[in-house]
Amino acid sequence: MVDEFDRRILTILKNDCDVPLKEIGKKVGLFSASAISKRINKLKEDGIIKKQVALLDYEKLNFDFISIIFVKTKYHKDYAQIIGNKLKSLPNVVAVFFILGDIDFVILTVNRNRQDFLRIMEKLTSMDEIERSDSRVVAYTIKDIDFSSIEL
Amino acid sequence: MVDEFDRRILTILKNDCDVPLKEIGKKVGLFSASAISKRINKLKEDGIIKKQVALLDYEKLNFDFISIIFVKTKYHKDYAQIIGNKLKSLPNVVAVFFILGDIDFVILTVNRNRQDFLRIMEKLTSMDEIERSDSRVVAYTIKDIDFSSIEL
DNA sequence: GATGAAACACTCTAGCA
DNA sequence: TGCTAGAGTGTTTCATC
Repeated sequence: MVDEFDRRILTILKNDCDVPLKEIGKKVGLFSASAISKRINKLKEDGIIKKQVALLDYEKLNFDFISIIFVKTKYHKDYAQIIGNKLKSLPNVVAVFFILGDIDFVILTVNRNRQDFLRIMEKLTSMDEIERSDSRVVAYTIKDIDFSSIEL
Repeated sequence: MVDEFDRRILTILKNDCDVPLKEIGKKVGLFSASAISKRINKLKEDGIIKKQVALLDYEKLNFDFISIIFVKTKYHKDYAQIIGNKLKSLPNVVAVFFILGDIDFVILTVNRNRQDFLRIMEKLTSMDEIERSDSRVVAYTIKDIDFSSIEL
């Protein structure tokens, strides 16, 4: 379904989706732009390419309150989806993972300031499915979201 | 430096960077494509737009071993940058955050399988600056990396 | 600093071999 | 898949507001 050419195309696009089709062709060894075009559109249809987005420097935009929240819930695994859906619709939430262990959810949030952050915490603490939440301020973003090192 | 128009442009681009300039113009209320073009290029120069990338569905590409690693180091804060640099160059690492509290670093990794994951853990355990690491398998990705809910 | 127009090169894509 | 033709897109320049 996804062959070696597709993988090479994806490797380029996940780092930079503004590369001309012609140039992609050269790099992957498929020299017609139309062939690349058709493959990319197929990958979008199949949902393998989910989106093409601009990654922003949120610190430069004065989002200085990045935090990671660890959530422990009252109920067991079956509630993962239900509680998960509530968590992911909280404001300023970038990612939510359900993990196994003493912590149930890990949430990444990007906030402009403490007030924004407290807005999340207020909603979080009002959810009675939640037993306990630990929120940690990110002191340094050592590596921002970046999939370039992933080898397909 | 970044005005309301820029913020509106960024709001569009962080969700979809493939929107024609003309259409962006209509949406933000700046009706010439050339004005939008100049602003976007300025935002790139300033590093506010870091990259334009394709977001992929890694689960569909059989990356079934997503994990979050909590790292506690032996040394104090000053080592954050040094150890951080080592951590971010580990294979298959998507993000690294230095946080305050009992855990020092949170690492997000995306792996195809257990072997790939163990490759990271091997390198991690061989670093003597690290006191302890807890790795958690992601059971469900409730919300994958997505900045669309962030209000600029 | 924005607009609209014009000109140009570049880019994408549909149809067909 | 490759080729080609036509439509669409981004960028620059200009006069004007």
